[in-house]
Amino acid sequence: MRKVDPAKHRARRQYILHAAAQLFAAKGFERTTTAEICKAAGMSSGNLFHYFPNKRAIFHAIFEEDGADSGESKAERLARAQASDDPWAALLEVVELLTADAMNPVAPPLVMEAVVQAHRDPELDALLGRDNAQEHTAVATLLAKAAAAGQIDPALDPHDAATWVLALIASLYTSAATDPAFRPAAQLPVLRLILQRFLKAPPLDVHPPRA
Amino acid sequence: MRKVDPAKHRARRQYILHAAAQLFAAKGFERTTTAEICKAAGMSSGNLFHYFPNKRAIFHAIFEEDGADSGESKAERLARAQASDDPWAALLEVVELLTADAMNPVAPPLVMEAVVQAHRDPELDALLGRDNAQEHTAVATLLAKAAAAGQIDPALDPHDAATWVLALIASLYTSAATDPAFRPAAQLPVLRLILQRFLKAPPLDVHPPRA
DNA sequence: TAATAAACCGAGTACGCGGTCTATTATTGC
DNA sequence: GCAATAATAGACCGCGTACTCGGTTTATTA
Repeated sequence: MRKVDPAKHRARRQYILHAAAQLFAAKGFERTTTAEICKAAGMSSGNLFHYFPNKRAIFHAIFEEDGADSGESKAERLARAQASDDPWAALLEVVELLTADAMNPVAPPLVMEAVVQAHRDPELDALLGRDNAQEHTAVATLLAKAAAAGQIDPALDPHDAATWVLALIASLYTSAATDPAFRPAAQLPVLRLILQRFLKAPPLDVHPPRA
Repeated sequence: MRKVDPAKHRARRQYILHAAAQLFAAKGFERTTTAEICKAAGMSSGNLFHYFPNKRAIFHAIFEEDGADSGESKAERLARAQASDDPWAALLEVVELLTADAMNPVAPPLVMEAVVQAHRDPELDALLGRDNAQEHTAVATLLAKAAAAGQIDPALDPHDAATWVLALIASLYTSAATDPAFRPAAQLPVLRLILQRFLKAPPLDVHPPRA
């Protein structure tokens, strides 16, 4: 008899996913052929489909891993942040957590492709939707707590504000994917500035002096 | 002899583009077949390719029209805004101009698809890049003028700030395309609020009172 | 009204693609 | 070392697709 070594199996899958992710990021899902994935992974088509049932499953698998290895998972970190007693500081940590991937050059185009694909792929849509809902509730509860603690403008609707906080974070990815001159790392301080001014704005007169 | 009537020809092209745009928005470029476009436009494939050399040209043509009819073109309105002597008001008008399309349900997914396609389509990339550069310079010059007029925070770099203003506007499209609960029209005031607080922030202490 | 070309049709085609099948080799347990 | 099975290979296939081509109809104009 021979038994499958799960570690070896997973490692091989990861290797394929790594190769496929580059291609999907560069060329998109439909225009990346399974033959190209085979070549990039250095294997035959027979072997590729030994590890994944079909092309779409390869794409899904890229987004299924939550960083289960390498310490805390994203979900865990989000949950822990929500329990913090300094909501504003926790919010900044969440922002850092969610913006970290933007520095990886393949992530922005890959994320955009996923969003577009999710339109006609209910399974992927559910997958991304779950992630997004998690992030949204985390940010929204933090905003509510921060408002209660007097750390941010209490007039803001936590739900809407959370939507825009996440939208701003998403802009980091879309801008990076769209504009080659856009350097996410360099723009992070601007993002934080916008968030601070948006959320912490005191209830002052909004009209500055005219010239 | 028979001569081609340019008006008829253009109208027929527009009709095809309208039908194709719906499909491209709903299913994306690659997953929309020319046969589907034919059916939606009520014509044969032979006739479809009488009006467009290939499928990609159809997609391009959707974004090539600047609203040349129906009054002022977008480029003209942008240019006129830049010359305004009330930069802040002009900026708000530009925001309105650039956000108007977001209310059209097909525009957000279509724009996203175009951005993704532009990655591997240099021609489309150049087309969208031109548009974006126009918008960017318009916003950047307005920001510079507004700063000089004391209407906004003069410490902001006009280039970076313009990038983020456009990113926020783009968020309206991406959010609308991603989140079915997101209603662009309802979120426009929030967008304006963020812009106002971001740009007009007075040089005050950023830390509100702690609880 | 005849000539001419645009507008239109739809069967046909070539080809690239995702996925399968059979065969061979490596690796494990007994 | 002998099953038994995982891992790998690569030729193969059927389908869907963008696009073509020969032909017919419709409109314009001289």
